[in-house]
Amino acid sequence: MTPSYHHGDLKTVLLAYARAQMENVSIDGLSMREIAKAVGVSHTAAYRHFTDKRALLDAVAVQGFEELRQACQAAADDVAAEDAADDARARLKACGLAYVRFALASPRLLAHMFIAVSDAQASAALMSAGAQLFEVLCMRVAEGQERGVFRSADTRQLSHACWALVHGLSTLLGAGLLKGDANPHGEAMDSAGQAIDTFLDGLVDHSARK
Amino acid sequence: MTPSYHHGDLKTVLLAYARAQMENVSIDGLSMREIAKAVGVSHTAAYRHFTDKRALLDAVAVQGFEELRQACQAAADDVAAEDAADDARARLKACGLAYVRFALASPRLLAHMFIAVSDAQASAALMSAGAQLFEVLCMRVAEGQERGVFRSADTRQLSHACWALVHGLSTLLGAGLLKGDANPHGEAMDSAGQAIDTFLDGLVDHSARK
DNA sequence: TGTACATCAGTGAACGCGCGTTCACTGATGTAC
DNA sequence: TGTACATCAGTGAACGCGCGTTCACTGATGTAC
Repeated sequence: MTPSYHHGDLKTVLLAYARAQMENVSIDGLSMREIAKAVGVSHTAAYRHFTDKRALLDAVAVQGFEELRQACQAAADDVAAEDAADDARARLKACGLAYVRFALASPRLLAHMFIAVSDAQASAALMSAGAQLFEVLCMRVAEGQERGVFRSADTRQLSHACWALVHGLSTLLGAGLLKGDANPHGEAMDSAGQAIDTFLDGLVDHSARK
Repeated sequence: MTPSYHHGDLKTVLLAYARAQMENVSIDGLSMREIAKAVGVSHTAAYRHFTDKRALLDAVAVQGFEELRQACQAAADDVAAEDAADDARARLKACGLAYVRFALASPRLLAHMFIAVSDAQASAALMSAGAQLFEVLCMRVAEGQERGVFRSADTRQLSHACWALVHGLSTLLGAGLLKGDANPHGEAMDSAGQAIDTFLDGLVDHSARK
């Protein structure tokens, strides 16, 4: 792609820069003019691809949700699917850890995603991207229930609890708020793993225990 | 306090308006000029009480942390302190529910508080306010461990997990993301209660179980 | 109690700035014949 | 293959705006004697 009047890939490049800048600096202070300038294009060119600033920021959020969903899905799929009873548990845990990993890598993007999706007038695409993420978690919980590993309460209710734990861990770890104790640095994932295990101990079907 | 040249209580009023406006509208789009205007004062008067915009926003956050801490403390204290074994559990749960209640009443304030405190150059007052909130949770967990109700893992580590769950519930419920399923409206607190119970089932000392 | 004066808490004009968005435009690209 | 033309993806000047902050100021308050 030779440098030319027509950029050819501007939309992708704008999104990539917006995401990077949001992560490296801050969500506020990210302006259409700055993005365009950094990308080497006139400050109105972006309007050829996004109706307004909100559309661009929403697109970044949608992309984030999609990426996070894939990471969670892939992490769960990577856990060998033998018939061992604890398999479903391991898959759910892997899923949660992937979520936390994403948050540690991109804390501000995660924050932006949830601010965007919780806006009263969020776009359908955004809502759907968020819902699909939740579905991945939900399916893992359902799987565990089917195999009799998890208690048989309402699946979505249990999934909400899982999501909350993992999202809370992600937010707090991503914000650096769980440091300084037994967790000086780099041990964030370990800490998250322990928290998830504690929670999963509560999720198991106690009636089925020996 | 008669209306006069000297307002007498301007600092308090500025903070109150900033908090209300943040909650009702949004954190961005909250300007020093707007706050001053709404309070009926020249747009530079606020600088008599806050060195800059950041100082004002930080003060709002500190106030929020303080209020949340008191709510959690009070909720735990309200649970009768008999010697029943499950008392510590009930107190921790009450504490968590108070946190969620605060989040449902003031979701944007909560979001602002955590954005502010996780800033790399957050003020000492802010960091301390956040830390004190965590201590309230921590003490409940420690209490449960002393009484042999909770497992005896590292107290702060377990407290982190509690905080994460409750904070995640608060964020997701506050953002309205857990609606539309078995949770049409108004049942947010019930949902949070169930999630906390599930988690607490994992927190109990299984070795001590009969 | 009365007066002089320091301090405090406001005012309002002015600064410079970057922002989102519009508009008429122009150069590049692709397509129909 | 060559040409005419529609469409597409950029440009850059211009718009109006609200922002945070500064400054020299003034009116109100409190205190010492």
